[in-house]
Amino acid sequence: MLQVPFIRENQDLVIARLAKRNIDANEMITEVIALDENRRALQAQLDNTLAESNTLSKEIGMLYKSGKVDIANKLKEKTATLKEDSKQLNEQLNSIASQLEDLLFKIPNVPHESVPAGNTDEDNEVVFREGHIPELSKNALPHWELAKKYDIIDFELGNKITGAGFPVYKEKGAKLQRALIWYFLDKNTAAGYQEVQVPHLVNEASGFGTGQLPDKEGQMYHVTGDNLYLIPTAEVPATNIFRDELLKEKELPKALTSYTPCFRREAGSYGAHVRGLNRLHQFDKVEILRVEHPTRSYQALDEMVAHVKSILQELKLPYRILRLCGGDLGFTSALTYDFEVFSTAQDRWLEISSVSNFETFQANRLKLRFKNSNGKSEFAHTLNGSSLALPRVLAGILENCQTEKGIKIPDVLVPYTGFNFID
RNA sequence: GGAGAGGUGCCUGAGUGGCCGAAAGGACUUGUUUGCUAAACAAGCGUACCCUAACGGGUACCCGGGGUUCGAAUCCCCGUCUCUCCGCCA
Repeated sequence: MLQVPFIRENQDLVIARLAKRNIDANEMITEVIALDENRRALQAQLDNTLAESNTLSKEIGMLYKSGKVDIANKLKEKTATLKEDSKQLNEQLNSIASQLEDLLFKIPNVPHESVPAGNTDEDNEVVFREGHIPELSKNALPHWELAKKYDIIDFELGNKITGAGFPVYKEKGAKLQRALIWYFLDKNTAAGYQEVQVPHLVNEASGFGTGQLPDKEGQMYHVTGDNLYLIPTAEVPATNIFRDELLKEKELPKALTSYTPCFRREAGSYGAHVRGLNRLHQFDKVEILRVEHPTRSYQALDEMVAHVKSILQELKLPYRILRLCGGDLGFTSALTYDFEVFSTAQDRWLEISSVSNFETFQANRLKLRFKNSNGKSEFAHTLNGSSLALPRVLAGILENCQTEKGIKIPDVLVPYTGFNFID
């Protein structure tokens, strides 16, 4: 959620930047400002009315004590009018405030100046590319065939137990996945991220805090019996650790890492692009997350990007980094870098990480603040990224590391798997 | 699932209708002092919104929402969350 004072003072900039998302925000911004002015006027009126009523009440109390009941009773008549007035003002104020809020919920974050304008993923900007794309033999298989060949992931079994998009990992498939999680967590911990285990179900307030609610409940599984939501990413519970916090400046930055399963309904297409591990309803992910001082958050974003790079370098997977264009940018993000690994057998890039700076957009919803050196409270910046999403890394390893003899496990993982080959 | 208790500021915790934005202690900040660590003493110390150039002032907030009352942290109703005991269970 954008901050109203910021909108007020940077009207043109907000509109120009939102245009990068192909949004004409002119009307909305004008309305925000009008509603806000209205709100403030009503607030002032209400405050004055209440102030008067408070003064009278005190007088009445004194009069009763000194036995001057007649005068007190007369004053009471006045308070009745004030009460009626304040009730009306309050209703108006609430109505305006909720209109303003509803409108603010609909406005996405203001893109960073470096965000390219654009509509679709074709307009994303490739900013970095590294790693060797192997030349595979004619017999090379896509990962779902390999999974079957080596019997390490069983999609049909998942269909039986739950439904499409819930695979069963078996034997070396399960072990490789566990190895990856362990390796990622070690790597993140070594880089200063504190490991946390968080709930996999969250309440409404948490879903709201990170921006999934109220508008995007469709992407989450809803446990209606208890009104809880299965998390679509660790970002939700982990960021909400800081909801309603007023930190000290020196407590910043906070850096966390968390492994969780992620649940996404993503009702949508079926077919080649979502085959195998490409898109699942349940998958594992290790997340990194930071709460930063506003002056440092873009440096932090760079550090997070560098960190994810180092993981992919160690895994020796071919990957590229994209700066997302306005049209592809998530609702809550100001700047996002996507990491994609090349899926050789499918001949396409698969997103495996998304690293974003949300600036104060989430913090405003979360009421996540810190006290600055002037003693004023200020919203902190939140950032997060995947390090990494497991299934597509797995797909990348299976496809890129396939040989005649089997799948060669990246060296860095061997201490974790205990085996070199899946065969 | 059954029964009960309770949600007060960063924390502990007092407060049962006006003198309460809220005692006291701790934590924290600043200052004084003692050779350091530390202790003692003194002062300060909630959040949000509104008005003001500023000094300052106003309003709201004691889990949330409604009600009673001239006046509510305090009384009433609904919701919600937490805790304890019993049952069940990893």
